[in-house]
Amino acid sequence: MSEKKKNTVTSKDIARECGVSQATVSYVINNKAGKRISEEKRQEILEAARRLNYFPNASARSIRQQSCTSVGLLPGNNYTNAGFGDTLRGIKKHLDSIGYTLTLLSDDHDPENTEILRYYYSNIICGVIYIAFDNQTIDVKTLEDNSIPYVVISENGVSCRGMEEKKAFERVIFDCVRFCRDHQLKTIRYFTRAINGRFPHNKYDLLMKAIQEIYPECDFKRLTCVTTTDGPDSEVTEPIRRYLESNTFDIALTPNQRFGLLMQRCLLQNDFSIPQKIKHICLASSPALQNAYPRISSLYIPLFDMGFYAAKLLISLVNEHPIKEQEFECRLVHGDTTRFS
Amino acid sequence: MSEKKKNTVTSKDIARECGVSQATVSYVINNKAGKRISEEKRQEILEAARRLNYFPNASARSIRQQSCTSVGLLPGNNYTNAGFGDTLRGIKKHLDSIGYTLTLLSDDHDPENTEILRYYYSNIICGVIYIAFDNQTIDVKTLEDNSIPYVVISENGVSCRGMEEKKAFERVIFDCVRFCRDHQLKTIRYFTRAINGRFPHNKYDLLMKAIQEIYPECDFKRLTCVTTTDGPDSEVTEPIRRYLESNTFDIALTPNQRFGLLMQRCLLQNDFSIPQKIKHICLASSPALQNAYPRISSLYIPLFDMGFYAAKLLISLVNEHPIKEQEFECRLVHGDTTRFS
DNA sequence: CTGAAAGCGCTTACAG
DNA sequence: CTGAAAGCGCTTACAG
Repeated sequence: MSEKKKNTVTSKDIARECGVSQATVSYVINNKAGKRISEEKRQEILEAARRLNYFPNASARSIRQQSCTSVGLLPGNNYTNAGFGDTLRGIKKHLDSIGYTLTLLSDDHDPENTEILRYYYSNIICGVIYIAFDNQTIDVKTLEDNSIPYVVISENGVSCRGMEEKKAFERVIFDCVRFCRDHQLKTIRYFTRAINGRFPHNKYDLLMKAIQEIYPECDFKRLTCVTTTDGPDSEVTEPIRRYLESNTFDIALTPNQRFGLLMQRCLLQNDFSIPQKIKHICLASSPALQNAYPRISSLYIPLFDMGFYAAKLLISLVNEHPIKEQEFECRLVHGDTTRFS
Repeated sequence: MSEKKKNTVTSKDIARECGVSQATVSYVINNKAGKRISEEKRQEILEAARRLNYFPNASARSIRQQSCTSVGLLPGNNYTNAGFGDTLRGIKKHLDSIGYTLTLLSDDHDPENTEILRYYYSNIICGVIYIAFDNQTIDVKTLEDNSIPYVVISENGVSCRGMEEKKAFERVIFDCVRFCRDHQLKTIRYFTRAINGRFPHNKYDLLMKAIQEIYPECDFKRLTCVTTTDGPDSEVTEPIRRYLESNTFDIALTPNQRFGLLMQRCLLQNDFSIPQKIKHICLASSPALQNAYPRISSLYIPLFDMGFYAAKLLISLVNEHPIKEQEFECRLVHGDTTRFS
């Protein structure tokens, strides 16, 4: 199963090589203060370590220190449509700076979170970072029952247990509705999907809230495509197409990259003109939306910063030295699909 | 820095609870053969382990067994445009099945591979999986010098040290050129970029090879956009636009998602018609290309299978029980941009 | 059939 | 100023 690694050099080897004890090697390698080892020995030890490629065995250190220096990451299914890379870079940047490691967990359906429990209690990870864009629901009950530290990154910002829900996304949704109001876009259609009869996110609720507060006189409707997991595009495009045959409206709102692109397909097939007669904002963040033609108006989300802070927050929870909360701001980025002339 | 974990239950606790020795607990937990422990005791131990949430400490086990059960992953910058999620799922599927863990490494510029060396010699990882789509160059010299097992996943398939270069991508490029030939697409333009004067991939070479072999009479040219890292879209679109003003041709080829989408923008702005007068194949795999309108003809790459096999191959290298080579097939997927009527 | 003991590589309190 | 020794949690060869 798991084989021996060849030529492992240990602190004992360095100690023998330099004629000192293992303790001294440990002190030097870890730059332990207050040990006053002769500068000459110190250099000799560092030199030997470099020459022999000595790195302290992480498991041995972890076992001895009763510590755990890896963080679990649950990426959701956000690889493609949410600047996943930026988020990851933010997370890694902080973890690297404190010598922590990032362990990838599975997103496969696992309602009991058995994988997380196993990783946590085996001391492989000390906590979990969830990426939950597209207002994916995540089930943190098991984590809370087991007091496993976790943080959640979403469009709303970064939050953890006991923290007030963040609202960056809610604010930008308000901006979108305000945009509609200010430009007399009166009939608004939100296209979303129900998968196995359930709605996979709550963007609709936020929209409703924003509309009731600042644009109650508009004509707003949600249109639902009934989809199956990994179903074909036509599950989405057919209902939209049929709706467009006998209806028109001022602006379409879509919840994610896939919907945004497919909606554009239907709109353009129906009536190709720029500026589009029917406007469109995709309530998601993704480079593809900005690269498409016409450029699809969508959102900017500060993913790198959110990743960085999420890592920091999680470690602070693990160490029980809480850091202060941080707010993030999303932004409506106008492409071609909200242009008027 | 790293805090104690509370309430850690160890095999000693289980042993005390059940009135047996640690050895017996270990035998039962690991289902050690040939130990003939009374069924009653075995059940009692398993029950206690479950009740107390006992999981063997992974570090202790690793140190004792001189083993390392995590694999490093270098994702390249393939989060957005290459079905990264599928590849990852394939990798995880195999690793999960053998109890290995996946550790995420950084893609930040690190020419000496110091991070990999440190992770490897600290016994955090036993090998490395590279994801190198878009024919990204990777530098494996340090790994080879240090005999660190690694495998590389690219459009061509999965390969490792000493393995003949795979050619799945080369074959599909031939298919593309054959398509051009069979449909009398005579003037072919390949649009790519040079970043800081260097070409980031070798798709051009493969194209040249295919053209020389099966379609030498065509009129083929590479057009280069000079770009900077993270430069604006106009670095790409402006040269293309200018070229389109005074030139026409039969088919455009583009190397990746971003180029594919930006090329479409230029083509459509120039002359919106379906079928397009100028055809287009994007030599990449990405859901966004298939969701865009018009659907962009592009490639299918069996990413899940490739990830799965890559994990299997890497572990086989680590354990020095090589498994046999496996070929993969890519496929040209026709969207709207290669339609004729 | 089961347990006492050694030992993996490391760090650290303690002795000198 | 430096080293011998204990001990982290586990597995396994060996003794009974």
